[in-house]
Amino acid sequence: MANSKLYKGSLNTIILKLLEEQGKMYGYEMAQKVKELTKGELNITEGALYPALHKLEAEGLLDVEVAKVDNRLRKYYKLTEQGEKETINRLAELEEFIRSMQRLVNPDWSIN
Amino acid sequence: MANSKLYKGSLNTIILKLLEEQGKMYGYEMAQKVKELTKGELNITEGALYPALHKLEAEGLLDVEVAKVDNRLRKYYKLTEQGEKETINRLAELEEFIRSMQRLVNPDWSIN
DNA sequence: TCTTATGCATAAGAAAATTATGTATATATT
DNA sequence: AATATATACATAATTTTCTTATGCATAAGA
Repeated sequence: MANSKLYKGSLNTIILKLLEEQGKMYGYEMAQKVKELTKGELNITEGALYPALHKLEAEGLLDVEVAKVDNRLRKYYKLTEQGEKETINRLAELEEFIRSMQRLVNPDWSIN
Repeated sequence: MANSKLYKGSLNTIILKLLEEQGKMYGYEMAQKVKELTKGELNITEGALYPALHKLEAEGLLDVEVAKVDNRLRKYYKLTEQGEKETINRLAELEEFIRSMQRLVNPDWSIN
């Protein structure tokens, strides 16, 4: 994972974004989804993912619902009302951040 | 600074990129330049900047040259040969990272 | 049967920032 | 003249956020 250092700080926003578009997901599923969407570029480790989910839950941004599928545990997360509002803010910040990075790194790219 | 958490990990690459295009710069100047280029979005703190410069120097990616201007100290940094090579690699990684983030956050943006 | 995949969790350690200081000179403001 | 702000560096203490390592448990595939 060449980019491992770079995505520091964006994990929470990634989680929120996934839940915004998917409705509800469980942790393992999120990691798979990110790997798929980024063609293996971003690999969310479990040691980062689960604590992040717990923290977002503690902050009141996520709700949990435990399910049992094939005799295995799954914890489905979804956005709370507050979580939906926060997601909008954090996505805006992340997009602005991405634009800033583009301006720094490749000014002639695109003017988004 | 709304994005403060997000740029973690990219500071080193930003420094290298600045030196690649500007030739030589001193620390304070870099911080000003980044603020200007990002329209105040990214604020590099001195507590992050100076240790990062020292580390890049220790790694052999930067050379220093001390100057005195208006009776004030300045430390001009420039890329070493090794630094130039590393810069190319790290910029490629950062650009790939930005694309990944775009795919995650805003799939319909641009296909760079 | 043994490995891989699924699915969660947490502790120890490392990396990379922020925040808070500190030093010193120059310029602008009151 | 005094004070605040800008310039220019530096570092220590702390915090945030990861990685790595470990652990438990079930299902599926080789």
